[in-house]
Amino acid sequence: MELSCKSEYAILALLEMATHYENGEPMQIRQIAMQQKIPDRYLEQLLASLRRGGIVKSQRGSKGGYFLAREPRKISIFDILECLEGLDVQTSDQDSHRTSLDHTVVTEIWQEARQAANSVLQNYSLQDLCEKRD
Amino acid sequence: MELSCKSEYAILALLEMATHYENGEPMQIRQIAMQQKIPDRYLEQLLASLRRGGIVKSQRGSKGGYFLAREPRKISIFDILECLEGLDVQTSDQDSHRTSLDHTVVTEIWQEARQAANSVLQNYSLQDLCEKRD
DNA sequence: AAAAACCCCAGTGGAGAACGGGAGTATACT
DNA sequence: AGTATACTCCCGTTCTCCACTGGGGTTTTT
Repeated sequence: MELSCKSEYAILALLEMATHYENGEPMQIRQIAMQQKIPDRYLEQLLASLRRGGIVKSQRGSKGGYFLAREPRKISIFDILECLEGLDVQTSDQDSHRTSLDHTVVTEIWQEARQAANSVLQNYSLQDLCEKRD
Repeated sequence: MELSCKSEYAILALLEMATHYENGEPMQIRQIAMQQKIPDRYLEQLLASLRRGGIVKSQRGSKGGYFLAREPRKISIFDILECLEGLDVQTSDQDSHRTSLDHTVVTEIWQEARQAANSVLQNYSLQDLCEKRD
């Protein structure tokens, strides 16, 4: 139930990129890391994940960097977490054989709770967070 | 956003205890562990936490074991998680000095999402889960 | 060609998950 | 009564995963 360090860093970084989204130029890892106080080598890995997940795009070489793959309004907080926290591992074969009824019930309740949280996170875009901040 | 192994074990164990709540006799760690397929040495530690949190009580010695401290209807899933996952560490001094606006906004959204999930979990008692199972 | 950025892979340190040994305590048996 | 037995209880140890670091290599601009 904790917001992982990983996810918080990612959201902060993307928030920074959303803020400078208008001018169209890519932002460098170090630049983001310094302003948001994030270890830059670690942020590098997170941005790589976000790139593979289609949240950001990258530009290599000098004057390169990262930029959002689409408008801040079209990136929800849920999208970000889903991309980073590994796609929810669906009930594997392993689960189905040890399916005690109890286990099933607990899982269902948890899914419901998570769905409630996800609904909230789906309704907030990077744009929304920027506006809320100002 | 994952249901920790820890919490799942605890809920399953308590569910087992709720099922046998009526006869009033304590249940042994091994008994619970075997039926719910939980590593018994680990369950021992979890039950210790639940005891300190006032969810269960224990009876030492032969014919001893654990039993619920109150009726299954009066124990919510939220109670269990709150007891195990460590009380929510309040915004420490550390946070307040690095309070970038961004950080604050992210935290607020997260709290809102968590609150949504907690509301769901507060509305389910052990009793409810037992009935849902049958 | 040199510089500035991204990119990939491999390692370190600490926290949580799981294990083991033995001490403390209550019941049961003789 | 006294000893064996069956439990909880407490301490430290191992193992695995995550946050983080480091050393290169690759691509683009100047």
